Amino acid sequence: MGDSIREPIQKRSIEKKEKIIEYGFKLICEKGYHNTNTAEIAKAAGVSTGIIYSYFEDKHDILLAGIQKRTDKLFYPLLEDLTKDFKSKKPVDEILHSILQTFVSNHEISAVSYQEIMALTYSDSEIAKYYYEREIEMTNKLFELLIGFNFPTDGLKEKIHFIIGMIENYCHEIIYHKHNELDYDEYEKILISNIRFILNK
Amino acid sequence: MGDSIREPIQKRSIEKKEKIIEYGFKLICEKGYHNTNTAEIAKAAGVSTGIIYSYFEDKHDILLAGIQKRTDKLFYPLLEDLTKDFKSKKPVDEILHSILQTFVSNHEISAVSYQEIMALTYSDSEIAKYYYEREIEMTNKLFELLIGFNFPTDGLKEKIHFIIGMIENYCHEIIYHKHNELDYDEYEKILISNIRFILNK
Amino acid sequence: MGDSIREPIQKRSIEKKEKIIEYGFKLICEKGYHNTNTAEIAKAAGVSTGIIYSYFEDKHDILLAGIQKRTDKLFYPLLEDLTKDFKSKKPVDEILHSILQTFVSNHEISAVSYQEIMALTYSDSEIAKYYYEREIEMTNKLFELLIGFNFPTDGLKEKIHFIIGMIENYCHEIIYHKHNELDYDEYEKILISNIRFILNK
Amino acid sequence: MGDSIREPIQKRSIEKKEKIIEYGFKLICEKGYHNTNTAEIAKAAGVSTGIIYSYFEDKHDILLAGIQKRTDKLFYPLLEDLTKDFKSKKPVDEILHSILQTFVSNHEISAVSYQEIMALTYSDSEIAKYYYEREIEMTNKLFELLIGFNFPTDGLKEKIHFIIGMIENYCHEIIYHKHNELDYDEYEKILISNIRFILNK
DNA sequence: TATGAATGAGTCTTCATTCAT
DNA sequence: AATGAATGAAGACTCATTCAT
Repeated sequence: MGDSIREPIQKRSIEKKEKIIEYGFKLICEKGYHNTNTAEIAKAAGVSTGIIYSYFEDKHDILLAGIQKRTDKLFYPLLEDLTKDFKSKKPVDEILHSILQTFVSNHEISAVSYQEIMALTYSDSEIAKYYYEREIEMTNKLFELLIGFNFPTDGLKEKIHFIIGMIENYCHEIIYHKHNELDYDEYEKILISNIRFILNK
Repeated sequence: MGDSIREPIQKRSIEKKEKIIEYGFKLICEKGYHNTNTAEIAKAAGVSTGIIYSYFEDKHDILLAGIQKRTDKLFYPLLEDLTKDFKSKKPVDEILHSILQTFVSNHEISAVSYQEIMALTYSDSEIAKYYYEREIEMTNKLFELLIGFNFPTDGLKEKIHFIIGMIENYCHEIIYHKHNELDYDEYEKILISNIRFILNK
Repeated sequence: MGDSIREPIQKRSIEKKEKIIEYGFKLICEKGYHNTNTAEIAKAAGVSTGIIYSYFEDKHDILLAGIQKRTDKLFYPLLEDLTKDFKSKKPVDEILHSILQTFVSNHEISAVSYQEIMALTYSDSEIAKYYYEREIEMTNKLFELLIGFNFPTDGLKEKIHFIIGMIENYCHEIIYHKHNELDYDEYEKILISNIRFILNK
Repeated sequence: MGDSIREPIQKRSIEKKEKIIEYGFKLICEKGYHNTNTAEIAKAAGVSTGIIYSYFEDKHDILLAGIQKRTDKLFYPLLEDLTKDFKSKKPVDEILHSILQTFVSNHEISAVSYQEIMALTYSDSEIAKYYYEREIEMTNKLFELLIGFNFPTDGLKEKIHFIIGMIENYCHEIIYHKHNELDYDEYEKILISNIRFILNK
């Protein structure tokens, strides 16, 4: 109570906080939030359990930091790649294909943990807002990029949002719910032709 | 060990089991699985904690029963409605519109709990199998119905699966992540024209 | 509270009570008192759990009844056999040998449960008294029988008691703690020659 | 799972673990294992319930530690005393008498709990093995000591084992089942003369 | 008499968080 | 700043016993 959370200033302390986020989030992703206890996190991060509460409000806080860190690591490079790709007039199909690749290959969260983590995330207004903002940011960036092309602009924001949804859906399908009886190359084709359809309408 | 789970036979007992599922699942949906304890469930259902373990293996089992019950309640009527609508040559747009309505108006699970419940669900092989089977069932039913129309049949299973994904996505968007700055009538139009596009391709 | 324990009068009721004792005690002997619950006992005896409390004060009471029943079944025939054997001038070695046989072959209580049952038995003053009385009875009977022979009579009661202890010890050794490295024929010989030594001293 | 049992290193922690064993075992001996709960043990030891599970696997583990500690405390000094007494050619009668004294005066376990504890002990393979090994150790030590004297050596292991059994029997008689009508000085004399008889045979 | 569904107190155990060192 | 031992509230589950039918 008397002691509030301190933002580490010294280099060693910063590293320590980073380690907690890194290894803590890793464990949570692998085993699930409720199946990972603070003792394990501390051990994995090579620190004491006590010190965690110097850098984080509580256990939930570690998850939040992990989510943000990971999202930032994926999100901003993606935005930049997109911008570059669009500027260089790379074919839309290729752009899409590489986006899908990036997404799919970066999902280190275990299938089981994924939903649980999302749950805990959504229950936190701060992080919900954070996600909301990233989504707007992405939508706006794509809006701006697509304006440059000759696509019809009516309902463009909605179109973009819809497309993002389809992409996310595709990725989750691939990563978490793969049906053995389905042909996923065919699936990707449907996705891409759909995106083109929407944009050209 | 000595006591195994009993299937209630008498009317009053069946009602009791139903009450546990109903109120237990309700509580879990509102507050989350991990934030609802067995004492609360018992109290809400108007029974003692002990009796819960006569009808359910454990706490998890209550959630499972709730999910199954609710899904069956939504799923099978939906299948029937679809069949009827298709048979009566109702316009596809109208069919789709009413499906969306049904879905959206039946999501009583709180946004926060939804993900957590899905998490617990996916971690349970029995219920994962249950969902998987419902999905196949739905895909097959739609396949059969659509065959009757003059749609191209190549990759039809994949198309149907993709469409189901889009519909689910739409519903979750409406229910859990509504963005105030978007026009959801427009959004629905995109969805429907997309579905038509896929089917006709 | 209002209802007290009733002594069954009708034939069917008596049989029911007997069944509870028989199968309840059997289960307890096999699995241990704390690992056997009343539901199991009722099921094994083919009665309802409720009826148990018409015939027995509580669970403990079933064990007590079982112990008494079993002891009586072993004890009184043994006394009679002894009397007959002594009267017919059967050699002491033979008498002893057959006693040992009888004891050992009648221990249906599992090794693990034995101690636990004894524990619960000793904690009950009624049954402790019961055992105490049986022991006195046995001692007196043997006293009376041995007087007929030409054994020295000083300290005879103590001698008899000591001998009984040795016999019990032997039996428990054989039944519960058999050491593979020991020769138990040799062991029995020691016992018998010891008994003769004591009696002749 | 994450937290494993830790062996205390610091002096204060060791003391704490010792206190749990001491007071926990004491309580269990007085009230019985099943009638003593972890909260009571913690309270008696002056610690929190949680810390118990840092030092012990579970409640059973406390009992085990208590038994081992107590046995070691009695067993090894006894072995040493025996050796010393034999070496100093102390008369056998005196040796025996002092052994009996030691045994009897060290039984702090309540009569009621004794059997229950033994029951739990026998059901645990680890501790059963422990007891078995102590018994072998004692038999071997006595074998070795008695070889030095001029006793016949045939069946010596069996003889020793038999004698140990008689001594234990005597002690339990004195401690747990004392019969008021018997003369226990006489009883001890029988025991001692019996031992001499066996050894000289 | 008999049933067996229902009760609810009691128990072990876990773990986020605190605090003495 | 750091440690990790200690705390103790909370929770799932069991089972002897009761009671409505």
